[in-house]
Amino acid sequence: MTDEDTKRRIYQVVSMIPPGRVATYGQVAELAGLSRAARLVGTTMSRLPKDTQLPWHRVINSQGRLSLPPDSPGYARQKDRLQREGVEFIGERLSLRQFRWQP
DNA sequence: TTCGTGACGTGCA
DNA sequence: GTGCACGCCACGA
Repeated sequence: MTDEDTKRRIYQVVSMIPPGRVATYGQVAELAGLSRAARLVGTTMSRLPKDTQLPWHRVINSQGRLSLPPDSPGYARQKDRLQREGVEFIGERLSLRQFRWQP
């Protein structure tokens, strides 16, 4: 597969995550057929165009935390969007057991 | 072409 | 809970 296909697969998986649910980078990687390339998913998210319609905010790390610098504008945006969808934060964390997307 | 750099994950101290 | 080493993979210098 080409790199472009890889990106498209990642986009497609992310677009399937329903509102109020979250998926981990590793989970997205696995569903996209890149089981051990969680890092690649993160890198791809960081390169998304600012006007993308992808629900990138529903992708977090395996510890139930956001993987952006806590003082960055993106961090606040992601947390706010998730809370508006009903995701409950406990401090800077959320319960993966409760909100993790299970296809 | 090789090397360093990440929105990561897992295992272990 | 925290930190570290490795493994993964695309990308730019």
